Amino acid sequence: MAFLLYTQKPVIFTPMQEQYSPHQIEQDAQQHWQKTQCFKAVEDANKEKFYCLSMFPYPSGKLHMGHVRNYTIGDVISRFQRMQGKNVLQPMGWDAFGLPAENAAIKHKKAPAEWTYSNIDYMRDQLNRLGLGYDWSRELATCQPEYYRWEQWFFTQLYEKGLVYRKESTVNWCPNDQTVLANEQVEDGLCWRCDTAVEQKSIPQWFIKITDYAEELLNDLDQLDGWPERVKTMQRNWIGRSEGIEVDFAVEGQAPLRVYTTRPDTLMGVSYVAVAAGHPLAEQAAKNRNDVAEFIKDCQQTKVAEADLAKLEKKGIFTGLYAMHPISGKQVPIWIANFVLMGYGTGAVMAVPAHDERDHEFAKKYDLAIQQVIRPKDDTEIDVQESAYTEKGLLVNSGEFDGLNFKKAFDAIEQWLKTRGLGEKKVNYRLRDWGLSRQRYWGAPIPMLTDSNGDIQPVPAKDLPVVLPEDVVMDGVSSPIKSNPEWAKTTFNGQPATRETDTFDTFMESSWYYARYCNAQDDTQMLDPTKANYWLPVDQYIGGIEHAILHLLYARFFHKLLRDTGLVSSDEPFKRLLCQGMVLKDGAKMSKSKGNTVDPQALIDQYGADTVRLFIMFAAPPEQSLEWSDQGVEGAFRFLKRLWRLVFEQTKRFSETVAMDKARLNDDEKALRLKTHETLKKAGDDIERRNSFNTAIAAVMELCNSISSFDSSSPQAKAVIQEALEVVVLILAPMTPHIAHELYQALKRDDQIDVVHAQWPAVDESALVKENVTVVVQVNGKLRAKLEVPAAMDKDTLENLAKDNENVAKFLEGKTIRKVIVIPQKLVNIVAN
RNA sequence: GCCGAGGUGGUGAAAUUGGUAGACACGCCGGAUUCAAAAUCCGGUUCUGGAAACAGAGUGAGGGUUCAAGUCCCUCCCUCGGCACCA
Repeated sequence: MAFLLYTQKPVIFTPMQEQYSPHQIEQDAQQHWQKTQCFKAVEDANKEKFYCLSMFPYPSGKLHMGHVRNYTIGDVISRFQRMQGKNVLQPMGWDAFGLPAENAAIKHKKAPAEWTYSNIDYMRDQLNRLGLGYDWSRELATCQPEYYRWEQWFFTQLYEKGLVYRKESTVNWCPNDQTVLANEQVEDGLCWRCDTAVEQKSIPQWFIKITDYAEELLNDLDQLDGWPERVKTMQRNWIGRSEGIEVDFAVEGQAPLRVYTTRPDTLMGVSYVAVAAGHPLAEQAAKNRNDVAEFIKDCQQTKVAEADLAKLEKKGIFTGLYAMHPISGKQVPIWIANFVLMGYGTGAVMAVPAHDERDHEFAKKYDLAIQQVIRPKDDTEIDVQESAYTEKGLLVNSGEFDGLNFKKAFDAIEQWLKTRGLGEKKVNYRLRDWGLSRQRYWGAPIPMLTDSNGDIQPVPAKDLPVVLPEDVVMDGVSSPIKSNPEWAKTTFNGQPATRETDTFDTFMESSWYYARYCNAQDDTQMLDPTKANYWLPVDQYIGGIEHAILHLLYARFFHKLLRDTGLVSSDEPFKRLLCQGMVLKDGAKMSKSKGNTVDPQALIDQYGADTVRLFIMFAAPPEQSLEWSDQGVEGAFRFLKRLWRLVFEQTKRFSETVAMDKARLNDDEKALRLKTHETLKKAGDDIERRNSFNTAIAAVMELCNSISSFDSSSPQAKAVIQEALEVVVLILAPMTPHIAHELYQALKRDDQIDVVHAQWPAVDESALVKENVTVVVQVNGKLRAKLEVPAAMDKDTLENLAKDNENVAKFLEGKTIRKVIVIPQKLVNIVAN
C-alpha cells in the first residue's frame, strides 16, 4: 500500500493568478498541445471515430473573418466530440491552385508558387494562434505534385473507362489579348485588362460525364439526413430532372429538327420553333443571309455566364426556313432566338405562345400566331391573346386528343409519335457535363498528349506526374506553359509527342481532398482503402453556403467515382453538413473591395484568441450571417474576465469546501443545482444536435449570473458552486479552449490535468425535478395572469384556480365561458364572449 | 430571369413540437466606488398612456386557418447567396 502511494504521481498545483492574462495562458496552452501532440489522429478500430472537416482555405495571404468563423465552428465540434469519447480527426490543408495567385504574381512580380507557399506559411501560423486543434501531420497543398499526381492518375483511369471526352465548347475570348478570360475577368462585357469587347469562342475542351451519375446524385440526396434541406433542394433543382418527349420536325432538304418538350400536351399549339445561335440549322441559314449571320454574331457578343444570358432582351430572327409539324403536317417557321441554349436539351425548342410566358412574349414581339390548345378544368374564361395560360388543363383544338388531361395527352401523343418513328419519351437533366479544361497556368496540367500519329493519348502512369514548372515569369496574358513551346515537348512510346497545355478546373482538387487526408503522406497510392474506409464518410463538414451547389455536387460525384474504382466503400462523402453564413460589417459582406474588413490578427493581439472565438460563436447562429461588432468583442472579453474572477474566488475558498451531500441542500442550493444541470442538458443538446452555439453560450452566461448572485457562505454552497463552475468550464472548453485549460487545472487543483481529454459531464436527472411551475392564464388568447403552482396539479384544479384569479375574473365579468383549454404545467386559455 | 435563404426593440439576437414575444449580450439612462478617469459592481431599458397597478399596440406589408400564429397557408415588398471559367 505504501509502495503504491509512493509511486503515484504527486499532485502539483500552482495557485491561480488574480488577473486574466490571455496572451500568457494562450501561449502556455498552445505549447502544451504542441508538446503532447494531442490532436494527432491514429486509426483505432476499437474506438468510435469522428471525422470533422472544415472547407480548406485558398491561401490568399492572411486569414479573414470568414475563415475564423468557419474554423472556429469546426474546432468547437471537434473538441466537443473528443469530450464525448470519440476518436477525432480534424485535418487542414490548402486549396492552393487558382486565379488570384496569377494576378498576385503579375502585380508583385513573384512566381505564383512562391507567393502561394509564403501565404501558406503565414496562414498556418495564424490558425495555430487561434488555438485550432489540427492534425498537421496530414497537411496537404493541392499545388504539390505529391497531391495532384494522383488526380492526374485518376483522370487517366476515368479516360480508360470512357468517362472523359473532348468536345468543342465556348469560352470568353478577348480578341485583343488573344486570350481566354474567366467570367470574373469580364466586366460589363469588356476585358478587364484592355476594355475590348469580349466574344464567345469555341475551342476543344475536356469533359467528364457527371450526367452519367445524374440519377444517382439526385436519388442519394434522400439519404443525406444530416444536410440542410435548402442545400438538397438547390442540388435537386440544379440537377433538374424532367420527363418529356423528343419530337422530330421534318425540314426539307435537311436532317429532321429534334426538339425536347416537357409539355407534349401543347404540341398542337406550336406556332414556330426556335433554335440556338450555335445550332447547325442556324449556321445553315446564315450562309445565304447576311442579317442572320449578323444576328448570330450579335448573340456571341456576350459573356458565357447563364445569368447574363437570362438578363438579355429576348431577341430572334426568322431563318427563312420552315419545319413540318409532326402531327398536323402544317409548316411552322424556324426562328433563331438568343434565349435558347445550345448546351441544354437539343438546342432547339418548340414554341407554344398560348401556354408559355416566354413564347408568348416572343410571339407578341414578332407577331407570331397564338393558338389555344389547353382550357382550364374549371371552365374559367381565359384569353390567350392577352396572356399565356401555363397551368395544366384539358386539350382543345387538338383533333383526336381533345378533352384529354395532361397525363393522358402526354401518353397518347407520345404513343402517336412513337408508332410513326417521330418521337419518344425522354428523361432530361438540366445538369451538364463538367468542363474541366482551363487555359490558365496555375493549375494541375491535364495529363494528355498528342502522339506522332496525331492521336490523343493519356499520359502513361509511369510518366506521372506531369509537373507544372514553378519557376516562371508571368507576362499577364498567356500561360507560361503555353508561351514556352519547349514545355509541351515530350515522348510517347519512344516517339515525339505534344502535351496538353490546359490545366484542370480547381474544383478537381477540392473534389477529393477530404479523402486524401486519410493517407496524405502516402506516395505509393492515391488512397489507402483501409484507412479511407475507417475515417470516411466525413461525419461533419463545415463551409460557406456559397458552395451549396458546385463544390458539394462535384465532391459527391467524385466520391461515387472513387467508389466505382474500388477506393472507398461508402456512397456519399459527407454525412452532416453545416453551411455557415457570411461575416458582415455595416450590413455588407466584409471584403477588401468594400474596405470594411476587420483583421482577425489585430483582435487576437488585443484580446486573445478565446475572446475572438467566443464572440464569433455567440454573435449569431452559425447558419446566419454575422454582423461584426467591436463592442460585442469587448463584451465577450468582459465575460471571460468575470468567469476568471468567479473561479479565482472559488479557489480562495478551497480550504472550506466539503464534498456535496445532495440530501442536505437548502432550497437555494437546490435551485442552483437545477440551473447547473438544466444548463448542462441544454448546452449539450444545443451543440450536438442543433449546432446552436450562441444559445449554449447564453445559457452558460445565465448560469454564471446565477453563481455570481448566489450566497456562498455555507460549506454546502461552496460544493454546489464548485460543481456549477466545473460545468461552466467544461461547456466552454470547446469554444474557449485556452482559458478552459487553465481554469480546469485551477478548479481541479492539478497542473497535470488536461481539459482536452476531459469527459463531458453527465446530467444528474434527480437535480432536474421541479416542484413548482409557472402556468399562464389567457382570456381569449390574451395573457391575464401567471400562476405559480405545484407541477403535479391536475387539470380541474388548475382550471378553477385560473377562474378564481382576480384579474382573470375581471375579464370574464358579464361573459359566458364557451370553452376552456388546459395544458398542465403550461397554460389555461378561457374562451368567453 | 431562374433556384435558394432571410426580414423580430436603439443594435446582434432568443422563442427547439402552434402555447408567456424580446432570454443572453451590446448600447443607452440612473446609481455605487474613485480626487478624477479607466476598470468593476448594482438598478432600469419594445412602443404609447399611466406615479403605479395595469391597459392598448407590436415580429417587412396585406389577407386567411386556429381557442391560440414570429411559427402554418395565400398574395406582395425588400435584402442576401448561387447560376456551371472567383474560390
